[in-house]
Amino acid sequence: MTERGFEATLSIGDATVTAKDIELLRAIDRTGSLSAAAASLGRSYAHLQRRVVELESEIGSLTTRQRGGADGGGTALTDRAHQLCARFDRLHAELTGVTTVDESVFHGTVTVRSGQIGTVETDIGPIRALVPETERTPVRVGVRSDAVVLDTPDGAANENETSRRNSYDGKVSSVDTQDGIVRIGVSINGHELRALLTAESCTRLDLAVGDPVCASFKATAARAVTDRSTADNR
Amino acid sequence: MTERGFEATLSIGDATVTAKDIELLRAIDRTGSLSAAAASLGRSYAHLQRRVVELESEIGSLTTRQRGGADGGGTALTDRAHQLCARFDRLHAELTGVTTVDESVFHGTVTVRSGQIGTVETDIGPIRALVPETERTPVRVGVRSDAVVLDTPDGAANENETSRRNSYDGKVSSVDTQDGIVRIGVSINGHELRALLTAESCTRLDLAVGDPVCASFKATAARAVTDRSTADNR
DNA sequence: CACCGATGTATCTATGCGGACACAACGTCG
DNA sequence: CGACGTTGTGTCCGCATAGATACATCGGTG
Repeated sequence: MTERGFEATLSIGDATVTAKDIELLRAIDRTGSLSAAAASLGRSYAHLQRRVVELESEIGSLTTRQRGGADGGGTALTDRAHQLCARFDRLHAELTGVTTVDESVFHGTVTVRSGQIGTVETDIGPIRALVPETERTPVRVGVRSDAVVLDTPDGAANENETSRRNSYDGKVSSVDTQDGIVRIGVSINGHELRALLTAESCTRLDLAVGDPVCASFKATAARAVTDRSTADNR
Repeated sequence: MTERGFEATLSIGDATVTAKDIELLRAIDRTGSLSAAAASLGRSYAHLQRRVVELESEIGSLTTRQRGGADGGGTALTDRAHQLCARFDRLHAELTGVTTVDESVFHGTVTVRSGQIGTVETDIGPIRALVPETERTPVRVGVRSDAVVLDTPDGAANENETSRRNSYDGKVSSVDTQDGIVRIGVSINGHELRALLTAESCTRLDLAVGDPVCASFKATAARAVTDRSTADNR
């Protein structure tokens, strides 16, 4: 089976901070010295020291290093370094979300465009989606399952009162609960749209296979990519 | 300024396909031969050929290579290779979404947990969010702006009829239109939640600075990360 | 049957990354 | 003032990546 992965990076100017660098900073924070961090990571001191100097020359102070003294000295992280780690963690978490959550794909052609937003005619009907300028018809539209909202058919909000631009009526085709999270398949015009719900929401809506539901998602959560292939995917 | 980036990968078994490999396959598809692809990419033929063989030995047939013949032979991609490219494109598009879209962050502590879902007490109130087992209080909760739905205060759907678990009343604090897409800042209890809307939705809801709105998002679209830092971020 | 243009394959080399190691510098403490 | 545990620096080596080159192979075509 094919698995989606990534490597996160943070760029500051022309410097690029990778997961390795963050790991390095964390080790320094944990141990209080470069040499102990090197030992803890099983890497050479020389390399760590050089990398720290290189990073600091590119993106400014990250550590306060001190040599000599009662304890022989040591290295501590600056606030800037802590912030960097925090930012990296958030990015990593978000990207992990993307690779974890599954996605529904619909083929179609772009009919209307205004700026970055376009309307794509698909098998389940028109989808308002984010269509970058560079993408060309035919396209595939991807919808993240964690962006799909389910409502009871009659409970769907008035179109003039919400910012959700895509709404489709369908039937629940599959329910798969796991660890407080429920994956739901919604069959719309013979095609499946997948949604991710909390178990609580699922019981609250009282969803079961065969029930009618209204699935909706924001245009900004749907993304179109040019469809280069002739064959189907997955 | 610091920019978020990534490198996408697809793993099949123990093989990992990178952007470079996809570029390679695309060049083969475009030119019809390994040697022409190598020239087109400005890389050595030997390396390309080796990489193709390596990839195929790990993940199965990707090309039909033929030598001899009127044209001397050539190389074409199999459907499997096309599918691989398509999958990669989708992943790339989604990840790009993450790094492009901005995110609101709230600090808080986890109070209730059931499976992967937890309740985080924050400055804007309780947030139901995805809290991986490994994450510990205190946490920071990140909410992608493209997952935030805005409604008119009175138009918000009945809580029993929707799968959105987080809903907050606030006031529009900023509106920034660009290229058919509107970034909106919503002030909730003195803290800002950012939302991404289509220009159309924005005019439909008739949003302007100072207007009251109801902002909501799904629990599965909010992610918590342990808050290691003492300092604030960004 | 030689030619051509492509694919296979082997070998050599340049480059960069990172570990290993040696040694200097530093500042407090006994 | 010497010991100690750090940081700072330079040099060497092993390894992996990838270009350069050379040569064999294949199969139509003139």
